[in-house]
Amino acid sequence: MRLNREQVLSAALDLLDEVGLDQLTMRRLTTALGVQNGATYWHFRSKQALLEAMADELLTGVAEGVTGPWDTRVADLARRLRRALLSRRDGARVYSAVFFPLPNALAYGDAMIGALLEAGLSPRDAAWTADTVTYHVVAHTIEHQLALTDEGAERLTAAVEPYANLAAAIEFVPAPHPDEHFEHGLRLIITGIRAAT
Amino acid sequence: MRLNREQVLSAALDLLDEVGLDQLTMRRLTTALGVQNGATYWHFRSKQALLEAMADELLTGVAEGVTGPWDTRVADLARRLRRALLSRRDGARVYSAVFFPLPNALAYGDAMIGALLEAGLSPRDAAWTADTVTYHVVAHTIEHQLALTDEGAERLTAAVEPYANLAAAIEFVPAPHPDEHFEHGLRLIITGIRAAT
DNA sequence: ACCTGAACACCGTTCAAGT
DNA sequence: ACCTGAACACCGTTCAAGT
Repeated sequence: MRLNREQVLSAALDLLDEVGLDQLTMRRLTTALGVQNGATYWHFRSKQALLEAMADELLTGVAEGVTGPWDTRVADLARRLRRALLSRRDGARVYSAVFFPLPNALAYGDAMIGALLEAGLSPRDAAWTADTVTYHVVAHTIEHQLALTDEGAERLTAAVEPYANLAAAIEFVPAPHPDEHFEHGLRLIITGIRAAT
Repeated sequence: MRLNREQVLSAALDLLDEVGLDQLTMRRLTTALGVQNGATYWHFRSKQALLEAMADELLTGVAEGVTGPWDTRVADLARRLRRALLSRRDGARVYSAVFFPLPNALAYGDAMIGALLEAGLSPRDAAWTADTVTYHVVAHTIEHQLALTDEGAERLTAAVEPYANLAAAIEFVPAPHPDEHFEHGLRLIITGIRAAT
C-alpha cells in the first residue's frame, strides 16, 4: 500500500467529515487507509503537523481575487475564511488547534492587514484590528459547528430561566440564524473601524 | 483519604497551574490527591464535568458589583472576564472547552446583555453583540496564554518575510503588548455598538 | 523510500469489592 | 458514602526490521 502525503491529507479530511475532530485519531486514519499504525509518520512527523496541513488545505484560495474598496475586502475576506472553515466538519476547531500559520493562513492575514492599511490604519492598528475580525470569524464558527442538540437547547432554556436578560434573549442564543448572527458581528466591527478612521 | 468535591476541584486548578491543560489528566490529578485512579469519579461524573466546574470556579464574582452607564459596564465585564481567565494557566482554553454555561457564566451573560439592552439594542442584537464581545475576550486570551516561544517567534518572522503587509506589522503580531492589544479590540467593538444606536 | 510489527508509555472510564 | 484494585478499550509515537 504505497501512500503519498496528499493521499494521507485527503483521507484525514474525509475522516474528519465522517467522525469529527474528537474521533479523528492516527489509528483510525491508518485503518481507513488500509495500512499499519505507524505508517503515516513517514509523511507527517506528528498528528499536530497533520492538523496544520489540514487547516491550511481548508484555507486554499481564501485570499485570492479579493478586490474593491477596503471595507468590502475586509468583509469578503472574513466571509471567505468562514466558508472555508465551514467546508469540513469541525473545520474551525481544526484551524484553532494550529498555532503556526502556513501559506494560506499567511496569505489571508496579509490580505486582511493590507485592506486595513489601505483604510488608513497604522501597521499596529491594522494587525490588531485584523485579529479582532478573525477572532469573530473563528469563534463564531466554532460555536456554530458545535451545534447544541435538542435536549441541550432545552437544558439551556431551563438553566437561563432565573436570568431576566438572558431569558429575554434566549431564542437568539443557540443561534437559529447563524448567517445573520455572523453578519451582525462583522458589520459591528467594520462600523467600529470606520468610526475610528 | 477522604475527599470532597471542593478538594478535587481546587487540586485540579492547582494542577492546571502547574502542568497546563494538555497535561491535566485524571490520573495525574488522583496521584496529586494521593488516591487511586477512579476515585475522582465519585465526585465528578466525567473529566468534562470537572472542566465545567473549573471554568465556573474561574468566573467567581465576574458579574458582581458592575455599575455605571452601559458602555463602561460592557468594558468592565469584558475586562473582568479576561482577568478571570488569566487567573490560571490556560484558563481561556478551559473556558472554551465547556459548552454548557454554569451559574457564573450565566450571570456574566445576563449582565452583559443587560448592559446592551440598556444601550437601546433589541434582545436579538443584544444577544449577538454580547457574543462578539465575548469572542474577542476569549480568543484574545487563548492566544495570549499560548505565548510563542522565542524560537517560535523567530520562525514566524522568517515565515512572514515574503508577505509585505504582514512583514510591516509583524512586530505587533506575537503581541508584546497584550493589554493594549486587548483594549484596542474592546474599544473598536464598543465604538461600533455606539455608532449603531 | 516507505511500510510492518511490535512495543512503550500513556489515556478516560467502569465497577465489583471492600471499608 | 466513598475509595481500592483491576480491568477495558483505547491513545500518539518510535523504531528495528523488512521490502
